[in-house]
Amino acid sequence: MAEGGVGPGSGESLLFLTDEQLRKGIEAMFFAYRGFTADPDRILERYEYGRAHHRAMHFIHRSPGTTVNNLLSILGVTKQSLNRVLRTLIDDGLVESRVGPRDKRERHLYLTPKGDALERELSEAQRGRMRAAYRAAGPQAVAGFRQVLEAMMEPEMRRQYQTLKDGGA
Amino acid sequence: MAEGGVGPGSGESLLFLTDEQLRKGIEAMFFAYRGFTADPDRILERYEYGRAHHRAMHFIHRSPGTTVNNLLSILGVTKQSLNRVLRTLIDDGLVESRVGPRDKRERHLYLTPKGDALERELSEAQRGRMRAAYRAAGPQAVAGFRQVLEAMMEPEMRRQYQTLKDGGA
DNA sequence: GATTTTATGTCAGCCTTGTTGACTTTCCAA
DNA sequence: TTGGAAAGTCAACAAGGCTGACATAAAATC
Repeated sequence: MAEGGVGPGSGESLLFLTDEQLRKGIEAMFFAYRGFTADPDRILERYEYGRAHHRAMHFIHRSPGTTVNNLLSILGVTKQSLNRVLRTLIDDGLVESRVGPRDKRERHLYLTPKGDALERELSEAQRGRMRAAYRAAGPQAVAGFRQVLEAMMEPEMRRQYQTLKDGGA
Repeated sequence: MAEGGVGPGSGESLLFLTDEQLRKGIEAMFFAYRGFTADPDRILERYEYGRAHHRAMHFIHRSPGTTVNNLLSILGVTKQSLNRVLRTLIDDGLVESRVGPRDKRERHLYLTPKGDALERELSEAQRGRMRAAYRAAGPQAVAGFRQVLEAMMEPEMRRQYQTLKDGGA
């Protein structure tokens, strides 16, 4: 298409870069992020966990065996903060921490079957909303969505993100 | 269109709805939101304010004269929580609270020149990143970005969002 | 082998921002 | 006049960030 009406094609009035349009984008991020977290939040409440636990489980699921340090840099929090969350997850039997086979200082993190079950429940809820949004918007919109989000990330986080991206599709 | 180049081809294979793709979308939201808030956060730190203050100022700027109750429903927090934030903003002379002219129970909120200056500083930083992302991704991607975000919102928030959207244009 | 660095964990304390509950004041409207 | 909505306030609490200090084990380096 090339000129569907907007395309990066030709005249390209740059109207999409006005402050008004940018402000709308900002609000869209704000409201959408609320929706994005709403479903997992409701589930977490039942288990007496918070978003921090969800994030930890998500990234342990994504990279089983990841070390504490890895997780720290991905999540961007302090080790004290992460430790509090990790401790409860380990104590509750959702996460297993194994001493590193080569470097015994490291702890490698894994979801237990129980942890995997909760992660799946949370992820399914979140993917449900995502799927509905994707379906409503269509594949082309989704591609644009991903492009803009990626461009919005801090370079370091973009690298983290792309690591998964490459792995996956 | 239909085949801009995004799509997994033509028959619309629905490949964009796989769990892998959805998981990537979820991570994209997570990492992008971090970038989205990073610049204002740095500024806020200097003024000893937090994100909550930014949000309040943003929506007061967007709808000058809005009432406390309006703001509550937009922000989705309790009045006690909002009140704490609002109080510091009022005490610091960034926000003015005027008794409602018709209904004197209501308080109508306005940014003072000082508040407007800070709001502008924060907004400019945030728009800067947004602009860069928009420019990098192009107008078509931006349209898709907005479509997906909108579909992701809770219906009530979508209405709030569209109120502004229509106003602007 | 001694020293330094790295990875992790933990204690203590602080801050922001969210929550509930209780209560008051103001004031519109039935 | 009275009920109830809107707003504000106080108190207490929790989650989840933060810093700083310190302990331990193991790896790496000198």
